[in-house]
Amino acid sequence: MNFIGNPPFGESADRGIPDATVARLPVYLRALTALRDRGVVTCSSNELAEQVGVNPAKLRKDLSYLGSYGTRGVGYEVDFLLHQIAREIGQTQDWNIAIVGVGHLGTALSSYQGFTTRGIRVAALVDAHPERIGQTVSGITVTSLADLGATVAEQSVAIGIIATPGEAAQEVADALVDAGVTSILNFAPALVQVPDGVDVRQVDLSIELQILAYHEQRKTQGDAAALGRAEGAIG
Amino acid sequence: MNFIGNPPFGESADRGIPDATVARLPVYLRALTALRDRGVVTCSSNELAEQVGVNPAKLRKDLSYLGSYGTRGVGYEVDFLLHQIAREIGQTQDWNIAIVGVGHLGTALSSYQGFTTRGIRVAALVDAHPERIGQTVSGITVTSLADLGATVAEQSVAIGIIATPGEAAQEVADALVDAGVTSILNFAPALVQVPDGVDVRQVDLSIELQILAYHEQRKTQGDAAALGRAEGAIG
DNA sequence: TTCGTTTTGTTCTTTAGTTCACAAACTCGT
DNA sequence: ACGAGTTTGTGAACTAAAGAACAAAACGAA
Repeated sequence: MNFIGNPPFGESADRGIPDATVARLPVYLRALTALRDRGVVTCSSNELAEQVGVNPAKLRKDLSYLGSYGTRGVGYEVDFLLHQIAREIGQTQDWNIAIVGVGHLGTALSSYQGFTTRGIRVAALVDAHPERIGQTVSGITVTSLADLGATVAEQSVAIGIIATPGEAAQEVADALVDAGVTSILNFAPALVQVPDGVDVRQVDLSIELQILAYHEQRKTQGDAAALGRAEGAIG
Repeated sequence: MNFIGNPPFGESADRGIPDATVARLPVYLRALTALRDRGVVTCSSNELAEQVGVNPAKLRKDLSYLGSYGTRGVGYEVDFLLHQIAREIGQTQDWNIAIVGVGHLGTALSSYQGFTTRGIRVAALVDAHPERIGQTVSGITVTSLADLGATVAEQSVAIGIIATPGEAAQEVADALVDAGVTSILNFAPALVQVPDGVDVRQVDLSIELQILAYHEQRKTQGDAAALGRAEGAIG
């Protein structure tokens, strides 16, 4: 996994579901939702695995961590399995999130359709710039970073999103932690330090592109890159 | 790690640098750039590793795939190492990207500062909606999805970004592939099918949040989830 | 030069994750 | 009821990645 700083997740590893599996459960959930919406009642691990592009054995093993929810010779009941996964990843309750940084990205996130259908409610928009505070974006009034503690408490915010420039990321992370938020999704191109017990996931747009660029280069240049590397190692 | 459909990368795995390492190189690059900007000339694997939050041994091993660019007893010359990594991941040339879907997210991406400083140039904005075509966003005139082939050729687009709703993702991916694009970054909440030789990276905002929500749930509920799971397996 | 210190590069060990392969369990037709 | 055909759940083999540990190589001081 693109994955710097994402996988470990200290405490949960020692008794729960493997991190790699947890990362795939939401994908299964999406595929199952699509199947249900098409009226499909039952499906085999082969069908579902092909839908999401994974090995069927891996899918079955992933599901087996949740329990024995399939029927041999038949497959999985779509609606039932859907609820089991939803329960496991906490989608039976709504999660209130606060987006800090109401620039282009923050605005885009605030109106992202994918959230509402997945139990994620944008409960607060927060910014540090006086000219933005008080504005209404996507139907939500932007509040001040200084009031973050109160906002988090009032709105029962469980997850914070950092959508600021890199320079502000650490300051915002500190403010979120102070406010009692223990899960942070960081879109800023900066690594933030947080105390134990706080989970941070890093989504880095330019790094994703750089990874693609690496592979693109290898495709277009053929093995020139490998040759260059070999020479460099010798000289 | 987070990662459905991201790690494999068929062809490049069999002779090149491990995927996990490739995913970290851009992070090292960023840290080295920061060090250089602060005037740091040389640094040890320990210092750099702490900066980016990885194990020093892992960092050294990662760098060793590129060649022997350090000096024992001294460390790495920041500027030199920076150039070696930049060359390896293809940052010595500029990459032209096309963003398809000029909604909130596409607009946010088109003005994302992180791109320009990393050799990524937004060369084209493309949309299917007639009312958006011809508009100027972030200094770029939006062109029609129907003209994608010409746009890609004229602007030498190497990488395509899908920033449309999920429903349009496959259609856009097909159009990009038809236009000759072989690297795609997909922000739409949908899995797209592409022929061999085309790389797709999936960035899924709500899935990242769902993964956080899973861990958040386990923190707040204590071991209630584990108990529930055990009961379910028995009954 | 020679010794002591530092830090890399790399081998070895351990852990995590993936894939295979097959017995167990279910359905359906006869 | 029984056999043929499916499909799950999982032990075992395999692969990739992470981490520990240390020899080799550089530097600086005496």
